[in-house]
Amino acid sequence: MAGPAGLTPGDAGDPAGRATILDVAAAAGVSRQTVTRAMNGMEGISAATKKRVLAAAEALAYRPSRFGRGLVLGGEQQLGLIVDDLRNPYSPALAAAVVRAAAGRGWNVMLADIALTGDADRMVEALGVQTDAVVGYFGKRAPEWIALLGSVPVVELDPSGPVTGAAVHLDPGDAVERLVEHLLAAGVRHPVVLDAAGPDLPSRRATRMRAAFADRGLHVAVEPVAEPTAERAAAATERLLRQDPRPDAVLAFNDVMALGVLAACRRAGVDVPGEVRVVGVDGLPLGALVAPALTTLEVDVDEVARQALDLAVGMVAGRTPRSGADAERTVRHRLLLRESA
Amino acid sequence: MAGPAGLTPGDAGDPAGRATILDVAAAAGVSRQTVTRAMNGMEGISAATKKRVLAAAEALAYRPSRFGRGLVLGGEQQLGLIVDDLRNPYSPALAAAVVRAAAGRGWNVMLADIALTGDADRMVEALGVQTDAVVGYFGKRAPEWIALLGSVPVVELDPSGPVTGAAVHLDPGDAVERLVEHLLAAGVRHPVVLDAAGPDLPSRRATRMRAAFADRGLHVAVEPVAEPTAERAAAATERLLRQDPRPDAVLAFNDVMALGVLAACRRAGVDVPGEVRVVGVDGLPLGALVAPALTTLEVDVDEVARQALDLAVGMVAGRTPRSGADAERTVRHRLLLRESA
DNA sequence: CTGAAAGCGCTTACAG
DNA sequence: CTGAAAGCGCTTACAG
Repeated sequence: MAGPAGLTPGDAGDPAGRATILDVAAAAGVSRQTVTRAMNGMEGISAATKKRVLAAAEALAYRPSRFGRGLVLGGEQQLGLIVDDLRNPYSPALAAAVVRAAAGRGWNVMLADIALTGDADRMVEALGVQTDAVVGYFGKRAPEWIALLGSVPVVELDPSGPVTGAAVHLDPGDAVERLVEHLLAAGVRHPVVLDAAGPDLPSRRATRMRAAFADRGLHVAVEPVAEPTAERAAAATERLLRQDPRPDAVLAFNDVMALGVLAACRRAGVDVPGEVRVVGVDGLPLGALVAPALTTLEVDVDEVARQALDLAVGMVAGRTPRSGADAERTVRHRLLLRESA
Repeated sequence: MAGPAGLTPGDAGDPAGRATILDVAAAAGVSRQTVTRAMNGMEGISAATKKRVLAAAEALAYRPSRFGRGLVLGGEQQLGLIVDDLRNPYSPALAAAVVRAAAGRGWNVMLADIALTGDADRMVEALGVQTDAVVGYFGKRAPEWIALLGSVPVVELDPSGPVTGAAVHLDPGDAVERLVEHLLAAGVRHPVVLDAAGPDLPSRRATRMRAAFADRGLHVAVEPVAEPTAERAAAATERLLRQDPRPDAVLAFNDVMALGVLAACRRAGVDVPGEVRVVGVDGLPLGALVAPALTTLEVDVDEVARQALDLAVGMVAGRTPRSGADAERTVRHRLLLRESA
């Protein structure tokens, strides 16, 4: 009873690997085509045979290989999405937008989180093997990972370094200018940027904010925070509030950090926006829920998703070049003035 | 120049489909093995040949088929994860936990959102084809979708109906009892449960809460909310606050709804917990950030992920039965008393 | 350094 | 109603 056809029914945990269509055929005493018919509910098979085949399949814990089947059937288009940290609500907001945009084009989405995965390299490589295109935040290691992805078309989201291939840029330009003018008109004199510490500090976002103030003759301190979380931002804010002169505006790297700033101000009994004005970036729905409601530079995630998918689909079809001006899009931030500034 | 080998280099958008290894081999004037060597950076190929092959591949926009490759190489294990709405922070919190648990076992995770996807049926089916096991929230349509998934092992999370296969249950039992005792001791007389309207109303969660109060001789009104969002919960709360007698405790279906309740109370000038006590379910980190900090029934998402993966891996390996007592696990809620109640 | 042969697991015509 | 043959696109030995 050796060889692949010698598998005993019920021997599902067989160390030699899982059962194939041939194993089931042998166990049921039929040909492989008959197994296909039974498994896929096709016509041209007697009820008795079908039952016997299904029983054999069950006993062997048989599952058709998605590779064997995909090779014949073609399979759906598959998009890989890389986000940096799912626990920051921005990531799921973006993921939701991408899933929606992808579904509209008949694509499936496979999600990967580089912050949560232990072995990011392996994960990126695995994603490349299983998908037809990859979209996402690669951060500093973009060149490395894009190389790892090999021949898979890649769309970088808000790339921080030089662009390797296709990209969707986030442009805070106009929104930052208008924000700074708003803050100056409100009498802000000692603004601080709470930056997310990364490989390149200050971040492009912080640099952009600083430049906008500098253009109007105001110096801005940039305070790096070890992690872009609410907790870290709150701790940093506690320190800032003890400084002399005390900052009268805190611009956070993102909304989640800004929420931490708000919490710290509340605990310290500091009025927002009366004594300190607080601003975030991302435009999370959550920001409208807190008190005071958060002023922020909103990102149109639906538009980002749409542009990214458009590029990805174009590259897969061979329409869009994989790099160069035609492979780059820009989505502008929008200033959302609410209560906190 | 007809036939698969007759593809002109640069003809990437060929309507007949994408280029195969044979197309590249023909274009470069080599055998298919040589193409494999060039594409995968293997040894035993001259620099000149390699360059020529790579150029041909690029011109044809060639990408190795993941099915062909997977059939030979075996491919990684792939887990499908179904969540109900990524925009509720609970979903990404769970997803993050699952990705983490999966990575530890060398599995990849493919995420699908049944609320965001237009054609949920098609999506569930596609997920089944591409994965080795599926874990997730199926809600009311569980039997239907599990049938659609065919032979893929399925682990239901917090199933609302009768369990079809394997499942991880969430048990609020002890935590609810302790919560209700706490509320009664604090003098609560008119509690309301803000329930998420679903196919089955009241939800099991709401029923559990109501029973705990009933056991202690107190009637609880159950108020259904059309969508389990903060906005809807806030609107419902505005109405509740105008009732006579005014509720002195609001138990929300989840934390996000509880945040909406807090926001509505704040806007109405109603003190929490002084005048109204507010409770959520899920234990989102976010709840610690707002003022007052949210009291909640916490779900240990890491434990849920661990148990679900354990079941999934066991079923794929044929160790764990696909249904029955050995295929069910339970994770208990934990009462997290903070400021809001 | 390069190529001819075999085979991964499945489905789709085609014959009986 | 059932089975023998061919082929999907790739990689892994094996020969030269």
